[in-house]
Amino acid sequence: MTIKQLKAKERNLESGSRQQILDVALKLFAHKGYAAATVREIVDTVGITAPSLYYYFGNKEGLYMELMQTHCARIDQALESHMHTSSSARERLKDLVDKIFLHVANDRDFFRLMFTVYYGPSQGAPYCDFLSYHAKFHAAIKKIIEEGIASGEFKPGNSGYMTWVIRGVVQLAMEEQIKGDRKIIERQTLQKILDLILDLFQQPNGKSKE
Amino acid sequence: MTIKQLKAKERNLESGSRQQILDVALKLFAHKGYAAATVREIVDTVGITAPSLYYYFGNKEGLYMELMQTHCARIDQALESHMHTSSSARERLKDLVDKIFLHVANDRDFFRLMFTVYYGPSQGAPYCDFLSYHAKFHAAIKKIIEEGIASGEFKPGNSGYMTWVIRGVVQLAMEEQIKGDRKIIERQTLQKILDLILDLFQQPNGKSKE
DNA sequence: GTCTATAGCTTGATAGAC
DNA sequence: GTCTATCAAGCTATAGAC
Repeated sequence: MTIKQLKAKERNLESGSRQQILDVALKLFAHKGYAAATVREIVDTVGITAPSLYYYFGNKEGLYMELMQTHCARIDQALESHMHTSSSARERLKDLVDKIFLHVANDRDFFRLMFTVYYGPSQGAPYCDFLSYHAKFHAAIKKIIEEGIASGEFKPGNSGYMTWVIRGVVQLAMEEQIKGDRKIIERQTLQKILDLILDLFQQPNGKSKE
Repeated sequence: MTIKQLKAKERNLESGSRQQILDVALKLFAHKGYAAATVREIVDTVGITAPSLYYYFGNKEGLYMELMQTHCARIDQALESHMHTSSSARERLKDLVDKIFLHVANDRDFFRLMFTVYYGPSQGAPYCDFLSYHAKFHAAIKKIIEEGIASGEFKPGNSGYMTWVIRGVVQLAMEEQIKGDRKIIERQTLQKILDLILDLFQQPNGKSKE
């Protein structure tokens, strides 16, 4: 116990306690859930005591909320700056999906937490509006598909259904990424599956791949 | 409190306490998570006291495990008896998906629990092998697709990728079903999206729908 | 089988010294 | 800012009467 705390104390010199609490809390919330991740375990892992945590964040909810706000802001950033190329609908779709996929891969613990809070039981965690991010992503895909149909790049069809097809494989890829035991669908595989779908959506007279 | 318990006691006459504990526990585990659903809340909701629960199930883990075993056995049943028609690959695929979808719709709380334990943090819940069910379902879809390709019903292609596409929309449909605020993808919608995908997989000379 | 009563522990949170 | 020491409340679980 004392040895562990000494080692942790050394690390404290590198980055501030405040940031370390955030890092450790995210990992524990993501892997054990909001209810099962205890304040004690968080502070023990960091190598500090409980009052420090309460000094910075007020209470457990405050810590959780700050984590949510920080990482949600990053998603907003990623989703808003997603279209600066005026290339084909196919390329824009693949770019958007790739960007989101990389974002999830680089912030696995947060997305793990987000997914389980969104789809799963609240566990007493404070409410957080994740629905809007799902909606934004869904709408962005649908818009590109509709533009692709309008320009004649894709065959005419129910753009709503086509959107679900795309979102389905992206969702699976994200979830497998989040589960993390082993990445079954990785970046290139997702792109290849996307190519397969888009080949099927494409007008017969269009070029097949690039 | 006393009024509530009296009302609950009346209900106890209809079905045994043991079954009522199982019903209530499933609902609470699914909506609050294993850690956040307390023994107290379970027994209070049923209208009994804690020792009765421990009499039947030993401890909280025992209650959880019995729930898992019962409902997992039903999945096995549903997955094993899924192909008695020797119709087209398209029809077999649609049948399989429809059967699973109905199964999820009829046992929403269990699947909600299953999904969140599988994809999310363990919350201290005892381990349960859900991976095998995902694998079985995945393999069943893949097998039908490969048979469809072999018989010439589907275009040749990477059956692995095609399987992910199908599983993607089914996964989304299940998750939207489980979330439950509102069913975005319902039974017929899923079948229509499946038709869209299968139209794309189908050989050009084959019939389009039926 | 079901209860009352309670043990024994862990939780989130705080008062007050330094 | 960070600690020691501690609290009240909540948790799982049990002993023992009926």
